Amino acid sequence: MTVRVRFAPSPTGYLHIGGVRTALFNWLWARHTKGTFVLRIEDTDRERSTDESRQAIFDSMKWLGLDWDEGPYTQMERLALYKEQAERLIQQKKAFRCYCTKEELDAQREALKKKDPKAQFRYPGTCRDRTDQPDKPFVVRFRTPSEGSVTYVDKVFGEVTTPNAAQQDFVLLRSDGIPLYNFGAVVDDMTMEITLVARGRDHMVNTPPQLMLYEAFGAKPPEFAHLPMMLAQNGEKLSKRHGAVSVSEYRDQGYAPNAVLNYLVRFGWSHGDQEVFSRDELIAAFGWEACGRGDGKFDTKKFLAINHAHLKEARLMPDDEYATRVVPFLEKRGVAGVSHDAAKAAVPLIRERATTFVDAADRLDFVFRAEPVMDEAAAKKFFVQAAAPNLRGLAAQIEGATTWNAHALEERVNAWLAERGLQIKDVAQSARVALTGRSASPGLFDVIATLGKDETLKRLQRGAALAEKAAT
RNA sequence: GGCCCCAUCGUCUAGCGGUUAGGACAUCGGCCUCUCACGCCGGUAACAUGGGUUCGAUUCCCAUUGGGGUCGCCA
Repeated sequence: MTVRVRFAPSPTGYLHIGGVRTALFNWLWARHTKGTFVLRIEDTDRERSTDESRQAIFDSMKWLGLDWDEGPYTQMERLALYKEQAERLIQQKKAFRCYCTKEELDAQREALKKKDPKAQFRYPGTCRDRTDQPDKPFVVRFRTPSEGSVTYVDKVFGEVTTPNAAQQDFVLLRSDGIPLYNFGAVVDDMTMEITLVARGRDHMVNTPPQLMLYEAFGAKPPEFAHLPMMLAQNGEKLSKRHGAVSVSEYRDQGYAPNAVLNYLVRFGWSHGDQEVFSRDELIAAFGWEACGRGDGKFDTKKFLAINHAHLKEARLMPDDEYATRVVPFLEKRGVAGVSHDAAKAAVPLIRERATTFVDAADRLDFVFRAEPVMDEAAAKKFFVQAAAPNLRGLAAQIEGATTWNAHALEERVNAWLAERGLQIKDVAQSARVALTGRSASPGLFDVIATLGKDETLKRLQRGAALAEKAAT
């Protein structure tokens, strides 16, 4: 049987990083098994669902490269189906119309609680066995057995048993005919022939009622895999107040899509000692047996480190892709008109240094500006009068260079330094500030090689002039 | 409170009866070095507690403690 999995977010906000993890595990399983990944939008909450969120989900999924094979299906376009299936259950007496109002039920529950505080929370209404059909609004409820229990084998947690006494006559259809989560999900998963449902552990309690529905429909249920919770550092549910939680924020902070997936997959899943994975390695290695059960805490530092690891390796982030991704970040900081090729040529300068694309753009800034933005403190420290002749001398060496690569330049300059009884230390910092505007930069000769002869000379002369003007 | 689930360094985790309890991030030293990084070497740091089972438990079982999920005409 071919694997069919799904991701079914509700469009009630940006795509949450926790949601991405759910999507990722499903997607990986689909790709690993050469199965089908279905995208379904569960938009039955009319108050909170918006088209913008729907679009944000699509955008984020695409940015992450979590491509779907089927869908997006939309629940609000399938209302007739839910109604039909609910009717079927009513006919079979597996569900019933309930005319109780919320207020009535609340009052009855209160009364029951007063009598016995330990009373199980079950449907207190009286519509279960009524045969009339008054002309009043009604919801459709499932006739939940009070005896027995439901057992299933979770792909991650193993055997889970829940007594039916803990369940109530849950609502299938609201009075406006819109399905509630459990019903909509089951009807859809059933008709879409989903073979495995992977979702957050917060959904574990929904599994028994859903299993009851499958049984009522006489349908074979899918397998279930629940994922441990991803919590904030302080153990609370991960939310905005703990920092960035939406995918788009990480995109804007300069994270690489594959790094995001890499960090998230290691949350609740492991593959020996391997920490860094390419997309293909993930697909090949993924499996439920290696999933852990304990909840975890989101760690921003590790996330950053994983991103750094991806940006560092050309295997994971080729020069071409790096250039494409970093150019918009250069533009965002006012460095416009950088060609793809120029960016690509400069990428090696910052490979091992930049932790994000924001960081990369910052470190590359000097390459693409007519004049580097000068760090005044660095200029003051290194543009002293004694530095001027060294800068002029270095410029002369660069000017006379015939072989244009970092290694040859370094050899040439070293020969000159030796002749003058100088060391690279004696000129490096003032040259660095002249060339990059900063006291920290990529290697001097790599910078020179990348800037080119004309630009290098211009900047060295400018630095020398500033040094000469410095107070003694 | 009922029901369900979980428990190895600060964090993510490896371990599937016998290990000096391993790796990664973070952290602290050191090396390398034109700065910043990278890289390399090394240090600190964990099996929640109590009972069993066993020749032997981090590992299996049970309690306790702690944490989490959920109890809607939200998803």
